[in-house]
Amino acid sequence: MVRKSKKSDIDYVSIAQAWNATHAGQRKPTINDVASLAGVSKKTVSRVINDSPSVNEDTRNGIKEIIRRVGYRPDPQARGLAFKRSFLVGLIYDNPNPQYIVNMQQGILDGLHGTGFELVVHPCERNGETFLDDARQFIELQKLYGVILTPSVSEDENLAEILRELGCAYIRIASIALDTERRMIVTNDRIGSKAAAHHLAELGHTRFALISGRRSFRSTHERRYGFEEGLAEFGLELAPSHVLQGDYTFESGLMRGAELLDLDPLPTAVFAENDEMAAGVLQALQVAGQNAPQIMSVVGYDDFEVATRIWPRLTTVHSPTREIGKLAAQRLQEFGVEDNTSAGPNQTTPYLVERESTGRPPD
Amino acid sequence: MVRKSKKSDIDYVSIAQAWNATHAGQRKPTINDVASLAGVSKKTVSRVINDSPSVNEDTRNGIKEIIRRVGYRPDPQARGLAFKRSFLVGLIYDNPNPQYIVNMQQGILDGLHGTGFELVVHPCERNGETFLDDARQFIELQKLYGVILTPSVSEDENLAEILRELGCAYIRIASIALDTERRMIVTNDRIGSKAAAHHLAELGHTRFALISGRRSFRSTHERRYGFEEGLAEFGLELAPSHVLQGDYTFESGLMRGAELLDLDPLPTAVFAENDEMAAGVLQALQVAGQNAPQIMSVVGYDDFEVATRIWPRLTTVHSPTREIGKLAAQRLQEFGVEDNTSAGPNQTTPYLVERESTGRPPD
DNA sequence: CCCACTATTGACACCGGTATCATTAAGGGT
DNA sequence: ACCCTTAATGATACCGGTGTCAATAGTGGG
Repeated sequence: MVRKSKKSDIDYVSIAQAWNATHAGQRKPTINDVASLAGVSKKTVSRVINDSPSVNEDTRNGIKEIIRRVGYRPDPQARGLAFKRSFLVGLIYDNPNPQYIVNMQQGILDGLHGTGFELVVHPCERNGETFLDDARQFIELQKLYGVILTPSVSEDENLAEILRELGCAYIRIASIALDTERRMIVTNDRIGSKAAAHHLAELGHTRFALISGRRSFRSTHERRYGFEEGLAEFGLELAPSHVLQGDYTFESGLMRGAELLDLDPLPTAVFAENDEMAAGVLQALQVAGQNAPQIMSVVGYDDFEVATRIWPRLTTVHSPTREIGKLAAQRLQEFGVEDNTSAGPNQTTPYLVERESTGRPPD
Repeated sequence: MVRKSKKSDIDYVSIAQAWNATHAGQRKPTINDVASLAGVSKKTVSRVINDSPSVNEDTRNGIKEIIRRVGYRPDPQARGLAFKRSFLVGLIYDNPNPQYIVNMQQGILDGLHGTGFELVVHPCERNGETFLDDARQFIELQKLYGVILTPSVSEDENLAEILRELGCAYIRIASIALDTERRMIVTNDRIGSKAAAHHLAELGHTRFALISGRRSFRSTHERRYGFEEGLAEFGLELAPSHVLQGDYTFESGLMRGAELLDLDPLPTAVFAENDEMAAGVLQALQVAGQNAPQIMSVVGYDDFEVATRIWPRLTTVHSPTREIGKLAAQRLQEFGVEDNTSAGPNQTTPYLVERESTGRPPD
């Protein structure tokens, strides 16, 4: 198939240099400029841009050379218009924790870096009346290439249905599998809170309390199940009376934390379903003149920065948020490819980080 | 100028309803659909979309009615292509504090909500070799409508120059004015740290220490000047030996905090140039078995969440980050308008929030 | 009643890409 | 030498909007 082509004799480098000299910095080169410089039609240049097969090797190399020399970059807007799809990835979230969002966002950007995709952030209120309409409008109008969903919007079946209907690729990040494998990143919260339970059991604790998160979040239930499972493996259990309802905010941790001291029997260890609430519990103990872990051990979940800012520093379950974001971004890009057997992992494993907020129970 | 037009007799409502019935949910209506339904050219519809004058009132109302009924929304991509400008606003930042970024982002989204603009986030490393090239590429390729710059990238003159060269609207958020009025949001850090100094002076403190931020940030110097000015107004001063160099991270606060106890004379009050470092100082004191504010008072700057998570809670200077973001987004949109005398404020004023980390000096 | 003038509108090209389908040329088989 | 197949490429329409400029139709003045 070695077909000697006259094309290879053309000096693309000089051609490009000449162009640069003439048009230096005047305007961005377009596909037409590249095409006429290369002496081909714009369609052929388009084929090269899109790595389409059936372009002669010499032609392809020459065009690539010119593209490089004149610094041509296809206009995403024009491409998107013809493609009927933009090169934007949306992050739709309703999680109120800033730390979570920044980590997630950063991870997604890691995964998107150098691919030509840009990230558009879109917070929303899942309870709002216009939630679904707004989301649909956003996705449809921007013709998003793909969407990444974090809890708890990731748990919304109606939204997923809309995305499917619009033919928009999406990745749902959630504590358990809710969709087909390629569309999920599973964070396995149950494993994480089981580790928390094991840690406390191994320290010798026997009386536990739990501060739960917002009921509408899947993680709230997963974390509780995991914790209870973990205790059960040590023959221990969590008294229903010792489960206090929080809502993942610091303030709720503060309030429930104060109530902990009134429980009978007094728990020696508390598992708060996230760090914010755990920080609230610790502050409540401080305010009451008590110290963790002397009076009771406290474990959180997330391992966000707050865990190391407070004193005692928080023993907590680390979930690799940034890695999750990166994974999500990478997997999103595999949707275009037919051969997605090469897909990376779609699970992450949380693990316990021991700090000073846990210790042996008081005698 | 009341010119009775036959147009007003046309029943646009039924026309639109008929269309809906026929095409229900099949595809998004385009400008061509609207034009043919209204019996006008697409150019006239375009005029209506863009609030262009010289469209007959009846025609305009009829077209608007149809647009509403069929749920037409102009495609931002197509519009952008013709307009040679997208409807995307970029947020370029290198500030490593997640809390700052989320607040800022949220504020910008507040200001952008309902305007049809979307936010594209773009972190970067100002020290990186490719910083300027990357930024230019991003702005040029996406044909950004406007850009919002936060410290310290907002302080980069080269970047501002590129933006001007590309004809891209931008707003710089910084502690002092660095550009024309319409392009700045000034946060007046000097005022904030002056308030911190006054607070400590009024409590009776006389020996101070300062943990400074990263030298490359303008705020680092502004906050120090403000603090010193504030002290001077009370006839007090900050010994150069008591200025410790930090870098705005918690870890640096932790390290410098430990060194505070070795200073001679021992300071009775410390001003850390941000909350993260202040939290580090407080933790260092805790670790050393000392308590704030008994041994020394600590003041921070920013009033991020960490300030209330730690114990004692941090007295700090509140800067309205979210409002700043909103302001920036709003002002950015005034760039298109010729009459920008209506521009909102371009300054914000920080203020002190007293909590438990400050008190009277020890005897 | 004619004319310059203004308000309103549309035809057509264009923004910078991609899709479809036709066309051309080279290679293989007989 | 002839026909068929495949590789390579281009002509043209099209994506959904906007800009330019010409065309049309009332309006007020002389």
